[in-house]
Amino acid sequence: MDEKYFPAAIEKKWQHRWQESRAFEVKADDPRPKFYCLEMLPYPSGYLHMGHVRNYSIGDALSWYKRLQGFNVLHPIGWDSFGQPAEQAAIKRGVNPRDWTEENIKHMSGQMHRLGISYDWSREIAAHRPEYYKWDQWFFLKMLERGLAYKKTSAVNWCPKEKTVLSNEQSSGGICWRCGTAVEKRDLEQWFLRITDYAEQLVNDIAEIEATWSEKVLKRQRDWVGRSEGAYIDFAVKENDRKIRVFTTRIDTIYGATAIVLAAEHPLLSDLLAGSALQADVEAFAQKVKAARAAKQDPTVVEEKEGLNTGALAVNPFSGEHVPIWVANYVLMEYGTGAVMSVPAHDERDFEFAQRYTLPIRQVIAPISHDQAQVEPVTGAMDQSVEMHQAFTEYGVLINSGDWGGKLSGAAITEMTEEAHTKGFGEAAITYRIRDWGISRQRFWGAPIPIVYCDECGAVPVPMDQLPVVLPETAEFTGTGESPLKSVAEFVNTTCPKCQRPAQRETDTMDTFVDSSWYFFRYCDPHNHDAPFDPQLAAEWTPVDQYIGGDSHAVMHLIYTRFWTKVMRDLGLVSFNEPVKRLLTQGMVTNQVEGTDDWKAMSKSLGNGVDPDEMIAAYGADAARVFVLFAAPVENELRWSEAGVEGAIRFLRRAYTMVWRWHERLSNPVDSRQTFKSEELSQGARQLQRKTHQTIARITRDFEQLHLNTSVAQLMELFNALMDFNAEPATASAGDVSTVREALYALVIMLTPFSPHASEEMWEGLGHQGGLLMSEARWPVADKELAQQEELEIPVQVNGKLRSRVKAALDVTEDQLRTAALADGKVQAALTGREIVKVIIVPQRLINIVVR
RNA sequence: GCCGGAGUGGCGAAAUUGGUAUACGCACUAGACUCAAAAUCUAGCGAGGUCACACUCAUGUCGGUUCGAGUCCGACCUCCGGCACCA
Repeated sequence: MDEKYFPAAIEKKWQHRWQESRAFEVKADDPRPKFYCLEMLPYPSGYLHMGHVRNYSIGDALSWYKRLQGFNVLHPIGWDSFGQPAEQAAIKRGVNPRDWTEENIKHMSGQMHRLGISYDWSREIAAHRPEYYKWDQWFFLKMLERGLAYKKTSAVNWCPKEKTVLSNEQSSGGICWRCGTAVEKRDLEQWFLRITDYAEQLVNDIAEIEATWSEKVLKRQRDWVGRSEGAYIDFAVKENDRKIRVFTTRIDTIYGATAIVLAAEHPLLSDLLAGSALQADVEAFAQKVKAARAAKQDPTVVEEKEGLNTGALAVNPFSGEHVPIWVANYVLMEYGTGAVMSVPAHDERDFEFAQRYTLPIRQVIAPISHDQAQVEPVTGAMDQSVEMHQAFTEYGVLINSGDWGGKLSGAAITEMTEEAHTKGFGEAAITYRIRDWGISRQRFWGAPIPIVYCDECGAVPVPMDQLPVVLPETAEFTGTGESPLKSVAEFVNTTCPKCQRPAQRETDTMDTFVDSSWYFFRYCDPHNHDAPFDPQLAAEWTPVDQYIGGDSHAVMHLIYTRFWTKVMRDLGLVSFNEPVKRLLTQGMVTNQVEGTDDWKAMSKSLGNGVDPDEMIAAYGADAARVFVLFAAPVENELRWSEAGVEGAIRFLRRAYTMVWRWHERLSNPVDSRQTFKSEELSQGARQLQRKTHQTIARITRDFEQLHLNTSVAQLMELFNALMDFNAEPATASAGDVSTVREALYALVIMLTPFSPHASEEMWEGLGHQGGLLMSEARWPVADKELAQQEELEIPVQVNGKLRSRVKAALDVTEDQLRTAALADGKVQAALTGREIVKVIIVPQRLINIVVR
């Protein structure tokens, strides 16, 4: 140990030692309890940014905490290394995506080492290496076998800038998740995964993680799955044997249906119109709607409702009434059945549509008055259209609804659905907003989809024993929107696995979210050649105990990985429903944009980025990490402050100096290991001892909740208490030395999750050999009695206002307290001329004297 | 528009979940050291008030419950996120 704190030297020294001793490599066959701490794997863009630093600092703090508590901690890292930027680099600068990616990985793992993150590097994985993506292909074939993967032509989301397809999740809000460009619709043949088969489970299993995932994330997942309970109802088409099935959540409003409205793409449309004079008009209209939708620029704009009467009529199965069939732009083919019953009186959209085309608006639900739960008086001839200024969309009581009149909405919904079922014109139904996951990408830099197209046999899966289908070394990167693989003849041309005749390979590659859907299972068994992972090994480590990442993946990655886990469960690979026990979505790291008052996420274009390497060079990794964890609660936005980092290094330096002052005395074997009863200690020592144990208790509690900022604050307080104690190493009594030892040990060990290098150095300075993990360093345990105050200071209030404080022994009785409080001078002053109504005593806490 | 989350010093924040509001840090001010500055150390630091106390006011606003409210309830205001005609 040197006299001065030189982070650069200390950090290098310990990073080297950790690497040499393989300090963070773990095995599953270890008697200690296991803990799996996982951070979202990064895309190897080339450089770590502060968001990464924050992410890994949080995960590393928790890993060290658990490790020091005696857990066998799996803390792995890998690379989400397929994807767009590598291909862009190839298109723009002609570099090979593989070389570019490997370079970036090399640089970024260097940065991670310089940050001193305690990863088990023996388990490192990278998605772009064949030994990894072989298993993406294996999973795809398994899903194909089970009917969970299929191919279809459909209108897919197309990003015109990136020139590729996007999944629904990736084009949420109508904009590309990567570049923010408005997406278009294109008809393409694509491979899909049947995530909709798991829609129900994706909602129901939320119950298992409700307590440990943030409400923010769960809400977005629920919304994304979009479960909706209602009923299908068949409306017969008049003078035609066809039926139109609609989905509704409000069957209780069916007597108010004044039209049936179809989506422009509805398959029945051409049938309905066959031979009709309107056929050409309606088809032109449908084309116009589709074109408008495809070309839509601003996805947030809701277009004005437009429609056209087809001239055909449908029969309301409840009332027998004939209603016109319309086509309109506001009905979506993708949701429900692509047809709705239009109830203008009780649906805002139908109301707007009816107003525009002067369709009748018929009220069939009346509000319930709140005090009496009774129907408000309905006057006049309600079976006629009445004047309404807006739709009444709440539940109420049925009116103008034949025999159903007078029923409450809730009961009517149940009973009318039953009736529809009994009579055979409908049934209860649940629909979902979530769509199947389109995974085909017109890209080179991804896992090839293992399919061969044969003129004779059609789409043939590549046999398992021929995996992996390996990407060629390179291709021609033109950026045209077609997969570059199409131009690689050696790749495309193959033979049919079934009939051995010449055939062509699928040239689309998989969405990179496939790679990240199961990667953390691979960490459990990263070198397995025969399977994605050994289920036994996975069972040892998974589910993940704590997952940490940004909330930008609240829908995409986290819903895919939940789906993938359920599929793996059905394949017999795992035995649970949910892959992640606890999820933390960390806040953004922001910095002030120069010349403004705005704090925005760090970015190159805004010029407010901070380079982690520069911070490490200037202050050391430890100080940077302490600042990042101290400055804000983990889930809050973190505002970057160089002054804050300086504060962090100041604290580390002071702690280091304190250890330096004591290290000789504490390494001295003469008075090492002596223990004292607290009554043998000086008053100052007793105070320090109390602070030590209070701090241990509070930090331990805080760590369980990941309240890392307050943990650092507690450590600073403990340090301040050591300063206040102010004993001289040369002259201190054995009791004082023993107390200081306990406090310093606690300080150094509890500082480890935040500044591991400095802690290692200080721990060694205190006379321990072999590093924290090899010596007897253990997370300290608080002694409740030692943490207990000897004397209480009880605040005294008069009418809820603080007037004084009285000292009292721990075992003081209520009577004694009351007497002491009433005898207090300040209290008496506040009581003069008043009458005491009562005295409230909260044991150990407070006295409140109520006066009049 | 609908749905979530949040409003506490100059700033980041804390408050044992209804019981001493502002811990810890940043910034700032003064002092020590220095020829001087930086660094370091010491002290101060919500507002008003006072020589100093006392005292009064203060957790977005207004009201309520309670002996007691940053915390619970109601209404409103502001900011930040998410969703986009989902029948």
